[in-house]
Amino acid sequence: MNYNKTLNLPKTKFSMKANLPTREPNFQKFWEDNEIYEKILKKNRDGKSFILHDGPPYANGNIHMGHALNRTLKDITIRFMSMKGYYTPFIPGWDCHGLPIEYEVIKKSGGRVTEDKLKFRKKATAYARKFIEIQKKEFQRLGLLGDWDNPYLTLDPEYEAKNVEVFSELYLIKMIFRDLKPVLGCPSCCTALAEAEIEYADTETESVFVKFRLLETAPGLKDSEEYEIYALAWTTTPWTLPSNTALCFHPDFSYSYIQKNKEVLIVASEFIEGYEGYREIARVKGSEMEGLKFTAPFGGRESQGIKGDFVTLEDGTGIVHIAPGHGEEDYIVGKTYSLEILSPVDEKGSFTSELGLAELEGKNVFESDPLIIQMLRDKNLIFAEHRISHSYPHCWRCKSPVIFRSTEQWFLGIDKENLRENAIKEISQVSWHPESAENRIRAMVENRPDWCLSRQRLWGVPVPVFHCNSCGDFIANEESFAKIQELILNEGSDGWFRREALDILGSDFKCSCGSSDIRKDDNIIDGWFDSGVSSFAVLESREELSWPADMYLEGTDQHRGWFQTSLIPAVGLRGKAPYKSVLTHGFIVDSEGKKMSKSIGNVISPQEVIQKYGADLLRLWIASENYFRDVKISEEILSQIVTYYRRIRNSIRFILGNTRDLPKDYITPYEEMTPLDKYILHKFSTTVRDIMDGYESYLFHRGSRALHDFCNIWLSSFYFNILKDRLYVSAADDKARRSSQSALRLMGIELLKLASPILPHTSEEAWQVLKTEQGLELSESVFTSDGFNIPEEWNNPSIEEEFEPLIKIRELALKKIEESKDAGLFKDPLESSIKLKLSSSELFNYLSSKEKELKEYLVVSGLEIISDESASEAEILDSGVEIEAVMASGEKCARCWLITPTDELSTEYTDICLRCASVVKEIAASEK
RNA sequence: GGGCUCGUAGCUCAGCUGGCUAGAGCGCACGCCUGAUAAGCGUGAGGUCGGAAGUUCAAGUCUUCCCGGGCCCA
Repeated sequence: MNYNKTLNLPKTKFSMKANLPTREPNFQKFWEDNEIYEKILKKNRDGKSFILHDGPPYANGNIHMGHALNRTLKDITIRFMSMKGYYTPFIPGWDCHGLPIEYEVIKKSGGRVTEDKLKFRKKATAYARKFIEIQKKEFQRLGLLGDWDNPYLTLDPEYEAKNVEVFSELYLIKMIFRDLKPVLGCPSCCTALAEAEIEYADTETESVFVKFRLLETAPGLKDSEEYEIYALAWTTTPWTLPSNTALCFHPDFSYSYIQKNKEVLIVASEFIEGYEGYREIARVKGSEMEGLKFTAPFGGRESQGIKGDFVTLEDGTGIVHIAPGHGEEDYIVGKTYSLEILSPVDEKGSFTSELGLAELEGKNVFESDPLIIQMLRDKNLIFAEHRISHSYPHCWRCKSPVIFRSTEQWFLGIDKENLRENAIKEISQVSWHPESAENRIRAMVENRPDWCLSRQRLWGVPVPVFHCNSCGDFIANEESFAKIQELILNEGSDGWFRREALDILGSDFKCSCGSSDIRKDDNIIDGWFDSGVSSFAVLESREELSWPADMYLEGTDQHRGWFQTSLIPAVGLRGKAPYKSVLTHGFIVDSEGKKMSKSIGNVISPQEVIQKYGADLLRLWIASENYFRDVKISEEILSQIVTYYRRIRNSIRFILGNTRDLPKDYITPYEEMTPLDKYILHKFSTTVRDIMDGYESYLFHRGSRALHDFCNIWLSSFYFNILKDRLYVSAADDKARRSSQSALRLMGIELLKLASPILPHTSEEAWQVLKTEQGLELSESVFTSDGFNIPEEWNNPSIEEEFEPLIKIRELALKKIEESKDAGLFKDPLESSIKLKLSSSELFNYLSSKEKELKEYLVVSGLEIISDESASEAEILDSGVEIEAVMASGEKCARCWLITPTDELSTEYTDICLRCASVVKEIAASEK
């Protein structure tokens, strides 16, 4: 006879197959339609707040795995905090201005920028907005919580006005100023270029070894006054020689004096072999050269000896000619020595009158190279010359060689008003995760140069300063700033480009010199400043938020970027860091640890993972990785996550399927529960602690691991396995069965809440099934529940102690069963009978008192416990234990499948045991 | 080249202040079950802890160097 119908088999519509890719959008729609985000905030309105301020991604392109990682980590964090009762508004943002978009727009219009500025900016706006929409959809598909209808955009007029406000405040306290700085420019396009617009190409140029006469006594050289001493420097850009102000030596290299007749040359000792006819007469360290005076080749100036680590021995002489107006490195080293910045070159690349050399004035710099060399020959300052081919920067658009030219730029002075010092102090107040992040950013802030804020570009917020064409003064005061802010608030930053200066200032405006010949500054503000002011534009401006943020959470690259660019203005204006804590994560790499790149072909996009596996799977992957280091992804890793997911899902499914018939208001009181249920609740409570610890220390991989391992080890292979007999075979309202069902339901509800930050869709799905299938009176969504609720009594060390020997016996028995099965004593472990021989009477007494439970926990048909002093095979609690597993004797009960001694078989129903018979009889009676 | 950082079984991770034959889960192999079934259970085999040297009675854990990644600079 088939007794299937008399069993309580699990049943639920929470399917084994998740089908996440197609079903997740339904839950996302559920959250959106029912305003779950708003309801979560409402629920926690009176709780402590936790403000995670979103670092705005750049509105360009589709989201990649790095975005998915970052946003998912943020989402897990705020979902967990909200579950704990924190008020967690989250405002997503986008960074909309800047070169990459400008670049794309220029490319699309065929590389031309001659068109109307406003028209151009309109295209840039449209471009940014298009990608904001695309990325928004992609982010939402990840299941991210937040105010997606009201994100912050750096191109919003309010935001732009705030940008100008912050600039003006920093200006008024004199942190922002104007100074010279070399900038790459294209002489043929007459425009400044950013690093991204440079292409390197080989060109042939004249390279020369130039002699710089030493004007004083040579250190370390006897009778130095008897010689004409020259330092020898090598350059491939002779046109920069007129702007020379220094010669740079490496402090640790040794330099030789090499002599031929009256002439002595200084070159790095490494190179002296190459100078035929010269012999070395002395040698000194490069550091000795610091402060020496040489004659600059042009303009009757002096050139100073300085030291720098960037000098190499790759080519040249080991002595570098320094023109601070014509090179980034030259500029930086020049700054530290306060060298004069000469730049007698206009934007067309022609020498200006500042040069003081009539024969070169008005001539293009590259065309001047031969002339300059000739002039040096005439002065007998050329030691050698030859044409060489080398890599040189070129304009990406017109392909012509570019030049470094020093120009007036706007700076934020990192050393003004103790800014650097204060920033470093603030860094130590912030809580950094991981801790090493603090070192990193401190070292960077300690060494960073002034922040160059101006860009010679169109797509951004204008530098809000006017210039008087008559007296040359700046017009930048509270009044002018206020007018600009008002303009931008009304018209956006387009207004600045649309209107003339007096249109903004008022037609009767006059400079203090009396002139009304006034123009606008034609720079825009660095895009990093845009996002740097977000703490003011968002945290201080939105009602639901507050300043400073509780947390910034970004990739490790932001130590150089946003963490600094937002720190500096905040410390400057508010004297405090804009964040209380900062969490950084690593980058996505492939299985080899290599970064993803299209050319290697190891890119995995979030879109394809979602399409194939679903967002919850992507999230589980992220939650299983230690993201403080770089995060690996590969098909192998994902397939592992698939099995993790299935295990968790099936555990939930088992719980839902087996609690379905538990009356919705019925819960066995803890003290009446069976020991097994108390034990699993105890295990669960320690797991909960591990999971919570994981979340709270932002080590999500520990939390997700604890969750998975609990489902796997303690639920699936231990508890569920033992429970099947109870749940399926016992009468529906059997006390032990109800006890277990109660434990399952209580744990299930908490499990869903615990898993929800990582697996929002799956948790919501199960939550809804509990409501519809079991009629439980739960909150509308798992996310609007009352938070975690783990009764203190579940933590029960004495039950743990009670179970310790039982668990140990179980482990040993399982091994023995396997051996006996392999030996052919039986096929199915369920058919086995265990014989325990114990040498200690204490253990014998204890286990004997637990015989019935122990048999249940072993999931076998028989158990015999014997006291035997000679038992010694294994040790448990200082007691020898011997275990035997044999085929049980009796008949197999057709209902519970246990082998039953013949005297325990039912006489009424011939094929089942007495226990089953009484259940079957009861069912038959109730059906009548 | 510089600053910071990472490198424990095929994979994901534990290994606290140095101390028993380096752990777990997954995967894999073999077996069981077919009443969680494109599920479930059991057993087992996998590691010279990136490499080398050093400190120590003792090092995956400390020091130095090297190799290989990553981020940011130059």
